Amino acid sequence: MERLPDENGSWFGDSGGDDAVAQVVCHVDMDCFYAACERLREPALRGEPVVVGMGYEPGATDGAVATASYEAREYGVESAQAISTALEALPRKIEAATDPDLSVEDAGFYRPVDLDFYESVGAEVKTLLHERAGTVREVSIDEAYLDASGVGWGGVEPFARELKATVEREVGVTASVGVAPTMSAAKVASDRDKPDGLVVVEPGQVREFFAPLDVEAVHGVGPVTASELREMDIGTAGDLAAADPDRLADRFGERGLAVRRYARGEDDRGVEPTGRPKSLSRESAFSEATAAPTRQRERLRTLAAAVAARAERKGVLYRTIGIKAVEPPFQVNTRAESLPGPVADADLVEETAHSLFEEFVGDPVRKVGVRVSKLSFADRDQASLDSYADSDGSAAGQSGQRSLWEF
DNA sequence: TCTGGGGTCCTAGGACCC
DNA sequence: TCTGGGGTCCTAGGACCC
Repeated sequence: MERLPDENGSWFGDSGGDDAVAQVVCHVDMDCFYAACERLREPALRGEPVVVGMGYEPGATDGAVATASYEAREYGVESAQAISTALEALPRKIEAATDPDLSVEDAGFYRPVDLDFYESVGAEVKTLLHERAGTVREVSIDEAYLDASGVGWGGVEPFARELKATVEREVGVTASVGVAPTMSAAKVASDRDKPDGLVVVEPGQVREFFAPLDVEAVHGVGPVTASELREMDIGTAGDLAAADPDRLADRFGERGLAVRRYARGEDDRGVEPTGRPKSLSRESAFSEATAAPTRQRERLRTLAAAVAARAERKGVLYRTIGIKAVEPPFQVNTRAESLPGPVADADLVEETAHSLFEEFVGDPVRKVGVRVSKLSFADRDQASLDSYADSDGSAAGQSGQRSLWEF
C-alpha cells in the first residue's frame, strides 16, 4: 500500500494509448471449477477423468458437458458437448468395470451439476479476494477481477502468488491469475497458462501480447464475429488491432470498435465493484422437443415457481415477467410483459408466464424458460428512492437523498 | 390534414460470456 | 459441437408524448 499507485502509470500513461490507465488488474479464474468442487467433496476423483454434466442425471445420457477435467479432455471430452458424445469418447467407470469390451483405465466419472454447492465454494474464494483487494468485480461463480493498483507493478507478482497459494490452501481448489494494465488483457492472460497459471503482462506489452492470438481470444469476439472477421481477412488479434476502424464500425457497429480497441491494449474500463443482478431466470430443456400442452404447461409452472422463489429469497421485486420458447431446430422466441409497478407475486409470475406462452402451446418446443427483470431491491431504503439507487448502481443512501433534493 | 423533431419506454432478437 | 443453463449488453422498430 505504501507504493505509489501511479508511479508507473505516469511513465506509460501517454504511450500512445497502449495502456493509458494507471491500473493493475488481476483476473482470477478458477481451474475446471465444477470438477474441482466435485473433487473437494469426493477426494477419490482426484487424478481421475471427471465430467460434470448439465441436465444430466446419474446413469442417463441426456445433457451437456459443463466442465471436463484435464484428464477427461485428454479423451476429447469438451465443454458444451452432448453427454452422449462424451460417453462415446470416455465411458463411465461403472460400466467399464462390467463390460469386457471396455477398459476401466480409459473410463471416467460423471456427475450432475450441483450449483448450490459450487456457489458455496465460490463464495469462500470471493471472501479471500475481498480480503486482499479494495475493489473486486465478481463476473461469475468462478471468476473475478481485482484492482491491484495499490500493490503496483513491482509488487503484483508476489501478491498474485500469495493469493493463489491461499486459495489453494484455504479452499482446496486452484486458480489461474492474469495480471495486466487492462481488464481485457488480464482476462486473456489468466487463460494463457492454465491450470494453476500466472501470467503478467506489463504496461507497454499489451499489444505485442495480443498480436499472435486468434481473434476469438479477444473478449467480445465469438464464433459469429470471428467468422465474419475472417472473411474480412482478419484472423489474428494483431490483424484486428491494425484494421481500419471505419470498416469495423460499418460491419459491427460500436462492438467492432470496442474489440479493436481491446486488441490494441486500449481498454479504459476501470474495475468496478460487482453490481446488482438485472434479471433472474430459470430454463429447462425437454429431453426431446415436445408438443404436448400438459408437459409444456407443467414445466412452465415449475420454472415460474422456482424463479419467484429465488426472487423472494433475494428480496427482489420485479416489474417485467417474460418467457422463452425454443423451437426446433434452434429458434429462440421471447415474450415479455411489463407491469405498472414492481411486485413480488408468485401467482402472477405463473399466470403471466402461461398467458405469454399461449401462442406456443401445442407447437413442438425443445426448451422453455421464465424470467423476471426490471428488478428493484427491497433492502435499500424506501421504494421512492429505488429508481435513483438503481440507476446509480453504486450509491449508498446518501447520494440517493442528494438526488432527491436536486430533484 | 400534413408536417417536424426530440425523447422515453417497451418488446424482440442477436451475440456474447462462463 | 445436433445445442445446457444462467446471465449481460446492444440494436432496431413501434407506441406515445410534447
